[in-house]
Amino acid sequence: MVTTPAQTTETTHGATADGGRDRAKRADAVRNVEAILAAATRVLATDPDASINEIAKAAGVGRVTLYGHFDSRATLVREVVDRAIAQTDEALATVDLDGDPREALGRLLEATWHLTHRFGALVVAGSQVLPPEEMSRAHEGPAQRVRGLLERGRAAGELRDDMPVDWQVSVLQAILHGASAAVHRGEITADEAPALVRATTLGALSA
Amino acid sequence: MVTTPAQTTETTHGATADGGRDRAKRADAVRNVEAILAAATRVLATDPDASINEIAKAAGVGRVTLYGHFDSRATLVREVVDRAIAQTDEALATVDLDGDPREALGRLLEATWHLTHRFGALVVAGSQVLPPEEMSRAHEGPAQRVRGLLERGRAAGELRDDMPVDWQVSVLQAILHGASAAVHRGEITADEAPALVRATTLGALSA
DNA sequence: GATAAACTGTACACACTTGTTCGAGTTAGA
DNA sequence: TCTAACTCGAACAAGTGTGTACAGTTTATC
Repeated sequence: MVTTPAQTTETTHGATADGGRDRAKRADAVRNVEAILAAATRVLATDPDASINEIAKAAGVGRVTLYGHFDSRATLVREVVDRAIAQTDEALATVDLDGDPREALGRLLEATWHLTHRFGALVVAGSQVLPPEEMSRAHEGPAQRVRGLLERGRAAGELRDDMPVDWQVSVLQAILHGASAAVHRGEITADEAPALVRATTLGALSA
Repeated sequence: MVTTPAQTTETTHGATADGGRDRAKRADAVRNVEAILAAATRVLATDPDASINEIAKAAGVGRVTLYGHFDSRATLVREVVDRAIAQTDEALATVDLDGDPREALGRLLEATWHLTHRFGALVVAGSQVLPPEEMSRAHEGPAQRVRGLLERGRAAGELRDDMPVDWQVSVLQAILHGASAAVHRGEITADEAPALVRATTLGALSA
C-alpha cells in the first residue's frame, strides 16, 4: 500500500494545498513522490546521514522538486520510517502465528529477516530526526506481534522463560541486524541468512 | 597502557615534531592528550557524529589545543579506536580460555560485555572515517581470540558446528551490542546484562 | 628567574547542508 | 489546444563543522 504525504502547506512555486485543488495530483507528481520515497528508503538504509541532495539524485529529481513534495528532510525521514513500519506490520500480519510456537517463530523470522535487511540503518536515520517516543510508538505494532508469540511459546513451555520477554525481543532484533551486517560484509550470503537466523534464534530462545 | 599520538607534522604554534625536541613532552601536555582521548572515547561511544568542538569541551581543552595534539578529527578517531581495540585485546588476554569451552566462553563474555558497553558506538564512528580494511584489521586480534575458543568448543562437540564459525562470532557481537542498547533504553540494568548475555549466547551456540 | 612549551579565544577561509526564491521550460489532463 | 500543475538549475541566505593563523597568556622545567 503506497502512502503519499499530505501536503498541508503551500509549496513555493504555487502548487496549492491538497484541500484547495480542483483535481487530484498529476500522474508525474505521484510517480515522483514514490520515486523519492523509494530512493530515500534505499539510501538511508545504508547511510542514515545521507543529504537531501544525495536522495534527490538517487530519486532522479531536482532538489526543488523534492522540497515541493516534502517540507523538510525531517518530514521525508518521518514519512519513510512510517512507511517502513507500516510495511513491516503488514508483512507480519500475513504470517501465520498459530500452531506450534517454535514453527511460528521460524515463519516470523523468515518474513522479518527480509524487512530488516531491506530497512537496515533506517532506524538510525529516524532516531536522529524523530523524538524517542515517536520512534518507540512506531515500533510498537511489530514488537507487540513478536512479544505475543514469545509469550505463547513461554506459556507452552517451548521457549525459555528465565529471562525477560523484552530482552528476548531485543535478542531477536540484534540477531536480525547482525545478519544483515554480516551479509553486507560478505561473511554470509543473503540466501544463507534466513536459515542461520532461524537456527540461531531458536537456539537462543528455546527452553 | 596509555598510547600517545605520534606527532609527525609541525603544529601551528611552533610545537615541533617529537624527533626535533630536546626534551620530552611537558606534563600538562601529556595530561591533556589523555583527557582528550578519554573524552573522545566517552563522547563517541554514544554519539559517533560528535564534533571536534563537543569533544574538546568534554575534555576541558580549547579546540586549538586539540588540533595541537591531533592533526584532524579522523586522526583522533583512529587513535581512539586503536586504543579501544588494544584495551579490548589486553583485557581478553587475561581471560582464562582453558578448560571447559562453555565455561571459558562464559568468562570471555563477562569481560567482553563490559568493553562493548563502554565502547558502544565507537565502532560506528570509526567506520565513518576509516577504510573498511583498517577497521577489519583492528578487530582481528579480539575476533581471533573468540574464534579460537569457538573452534575448540566445536571440536569438543560442546558448541554447534552446523553453521559458519564467523557467523557465530557475529552473533556473539550482535548480542553484546544488543544488550548495551537495551541497557541504554532502560529495558535491563547493567547488572543484569552479563548473565542474560551469557545465557542467551550459550543457548544460541551450544550443540 | 628565564625561557620555551603549551594553551587559548578570536577570527578567518572553505566546504557542505538545509531551505527558499525566481524565472523559464515541460508535461499532463480537461 | 490551452492552461495549470509540475519540474528544474541557478542563486541566495543561514548555519554548522573542519582546519588554520595569530597574538597574547600561562605553565612547566631547567
